[in-house]
Amino acid sequence: MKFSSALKLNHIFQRLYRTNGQANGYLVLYARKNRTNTNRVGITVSKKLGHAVVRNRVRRRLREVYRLNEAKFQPGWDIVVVARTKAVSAEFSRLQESYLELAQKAGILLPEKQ
RNA sequence: CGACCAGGUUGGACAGCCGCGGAUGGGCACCGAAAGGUCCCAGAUGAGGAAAGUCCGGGCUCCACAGGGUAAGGAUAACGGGUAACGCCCGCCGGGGGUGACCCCAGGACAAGUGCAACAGAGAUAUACCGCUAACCCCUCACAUUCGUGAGGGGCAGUAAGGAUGAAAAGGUGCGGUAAGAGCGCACCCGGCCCAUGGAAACAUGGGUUUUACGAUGUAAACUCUAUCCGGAGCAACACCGUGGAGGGACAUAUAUGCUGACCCGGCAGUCCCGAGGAGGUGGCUUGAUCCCGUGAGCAAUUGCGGGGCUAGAUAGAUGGCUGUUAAAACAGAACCCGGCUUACAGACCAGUGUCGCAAU
RNA sequence: AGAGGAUUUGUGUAACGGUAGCACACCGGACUCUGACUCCGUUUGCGGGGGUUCGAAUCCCUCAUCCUCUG
Repeated sequence: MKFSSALKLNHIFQRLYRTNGQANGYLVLYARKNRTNTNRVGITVSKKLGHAVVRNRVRRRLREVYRLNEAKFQPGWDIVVVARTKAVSAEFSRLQESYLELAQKAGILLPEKQ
């Protein structure tokens, strides 16, 4: 990961939750500019989704989606992704699709090269 | 062959690409006086039998008491052993269940005291409703008509055998006994108590139970009593470092400067030192009542001795994604560490001088 | 990580170890031309499993779910 790190501070999470997120059936995505030229990505998987093994799998898959598609993102954003219940049983490709769709809506992707 | 019973081991594999934590080693690129830090490269190795629930027991750390006792509160409960300890484990006894292998049991004391036992039933821990009954007293009737005899009713008494009940009715069965009855007496049985034998003990077996009265329902997962044990909190414990800001002290104190203010008065602003400490960081953090093999002791749990191994230490929390082959593939993710218990769980494998049934020999 | 509490009908809540009530809702009936209000009546329940007891919503153990608190 070239220009990204994990978002760990609770107060930044709180700040992002107050912004308007993008959502679909699987995920909710919050994004906000920070002042650096790196991205900080946080993942929220609540206890409602299941026990620890299920939550870990969802979290690892979401991290993997970002890792594989990092090149498509603009730098300089704080991003928080919240998993919803349907994300537990979703296929990896569906997860990736909806992640990118939300990122597109939030306008944090690089313009596609023609 | 079928149906079971009890125990143990294991808990997907292989290949390719991309990726994560990381002991350690290297590059000496950058910062620094140094210690060290940042970056890059390589990289041993990297979740469980339950890591879970947090139900018990310890270690460790801090606080309290630093001696002993009592009370309160809590826990445990046949007996013997194991263990660091336990509410755990092993063995054994007693009780219950099963044709059996075998399984289950909080399994001390209601004969210290107190409470409770609905409904039903005469009566629930003591009673007398119905009943049964000799003597005595009274009344009525019949016979006789001198005493009286018989029947019925009532009173005064005796009794608890029988009686719709109930989980439970003052040991059970039989014989005697009596007006009727009753452990009132006898025989046998059950339980209690005493003695003997066996056993380490719980306990088992056998015998006795004379005299005034050995026979006292159940319930303590009701209060209670007896015996034994327990100080409290938890790694977010605790120790160390700690920018800024704030506190205290010392120095400086000028008609100066800046800010506040229209202006004056007034207030604030400097440097150094000090001990607490929020954010954050570092340690605690993994070699331990450890695991494996052999051998001795023991019925076993367990343990003595010898040899060998090191097998996660993260800190929003590392094991993932995709593809292929095989496969029906479960429950499930360490967070200070151990010993247990409980709960969840697909499949595979191992062994049983195991049990029952059927068939054959 | 640790601590405390709760679970009773569709909802909210009671009940010394012995018939599980109450209010609202639902349904049926009465009243009304119809509906509402009112009145009468019915239905529906102790989170799951095991134990103690003659008998358990209640006592004990265990599991599940939910809520709250400490940091």
